[in-house]
Amino acid sequence: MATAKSKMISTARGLMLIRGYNSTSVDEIISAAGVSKGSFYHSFKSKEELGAAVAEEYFEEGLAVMGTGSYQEIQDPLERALAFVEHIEKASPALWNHGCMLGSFAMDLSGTHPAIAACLNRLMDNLEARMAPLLEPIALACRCDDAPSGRELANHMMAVIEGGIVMAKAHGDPSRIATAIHEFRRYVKALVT
Amino acid sequence: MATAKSKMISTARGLMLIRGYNSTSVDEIISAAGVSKGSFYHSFKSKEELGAAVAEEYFEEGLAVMGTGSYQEIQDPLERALAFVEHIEKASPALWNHGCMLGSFAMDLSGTHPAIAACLNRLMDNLEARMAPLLEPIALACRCDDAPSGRELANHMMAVIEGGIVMAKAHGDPSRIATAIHEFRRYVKALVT
DNA sequence: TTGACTAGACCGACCAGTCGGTTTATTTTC
DNA sequence: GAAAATAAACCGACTGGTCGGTCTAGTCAA
Repeated sequence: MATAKSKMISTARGLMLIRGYNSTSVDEIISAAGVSKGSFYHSFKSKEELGAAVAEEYFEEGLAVMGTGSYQEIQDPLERALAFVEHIEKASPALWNHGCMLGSFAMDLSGTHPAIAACLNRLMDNLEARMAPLLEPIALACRCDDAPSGRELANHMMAVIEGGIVMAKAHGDPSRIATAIHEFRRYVKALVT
Repeated sequence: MATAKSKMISTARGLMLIRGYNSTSVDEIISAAGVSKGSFYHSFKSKEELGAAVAEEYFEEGLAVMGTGSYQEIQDPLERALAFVEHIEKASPALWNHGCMLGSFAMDLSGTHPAIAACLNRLMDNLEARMAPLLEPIALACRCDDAPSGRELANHMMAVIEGGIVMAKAHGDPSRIATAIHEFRRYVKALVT
């Protein structure tokens, strides 16, 4: 179903991922999507409402990629957890070559666009909650005192990814994202040995 | 020496740290600094040139804070390295309560403002090179194979901080920065035990 | 015929940057 | 050492253009 609304959302997603929210104008979006301004403001009450919809769609697609990896077939929970992190490291260039929409929106809009800020908060929490059980076996295998929880590991992994994206942009070198995740992998390996 | 130029730079630094580069207008800056538009474009050939100057000043101030901590008095290199990370964790709310200018600029401008992008690349490399020898003792004390270098630890610590800032903005909770650094501290402690 | 949807001209706020001109400080000349 | 000349700093109205959003006029399916 390529309705005008869904077309605007996916077009905006593509443009905003590369140029960011503020630098992507409504005119640009409707022109690329081949619809009119009236159509836009019939479907969305504001650019911000479109932004929230874009974040949602981006999140759903991210979930799909996260859930499709050979790591899932591994029986041993600890091995599966480690393979998951490796899977994300390998997939990172494709996933975040142009940055992460959620992180980019958070940096640019959390202080000025409350509706999008609330949306991001919810999506990030959701993602963290989904990753936590996957990483939990690492936390359980850690024998040191002051061991992190699965939830904390999930939260930190997300922080490392977002940080890797920032470093990638600062250096103009996308491989920095995989470097950051690789270092996270060193961390969890150190925890379980 | 409170020349008009230095006044504009520090005023812009304060405004841009909170609202970001793109959302801080030249009119806003000159109005807050109490100077005229003509004066602005006499001192800077463009807003971008001011942006680069702001990044430089922010970097210098960051260096100063990084270099003033009781960790420096510790004799044992490994203990000093660990105390340094703890020092940064403790100082993180004050340092990055409103975000990190370098990270914010990197996210927003690296693709569109080449002069600022080059400036960020240089400043980030500089910071990494200064932190690396401080963290080197941790790398040396690590007995596991595939041990990180001091430089890699420095790079990762910066990534973790920037990632913590993104998470803090996404959740509207500044304490997430300290949480991220705390997790990095768990990592280096795991490396040296 | 009614209501969802589309079209695109139009609006006012805003923005980076320009330009002609004034004021202030420094140097040169007699 | 005063006047003249030069240079640098500073001023703010103005310009051309962009942006998010509105409004009126239609189209089309039920």
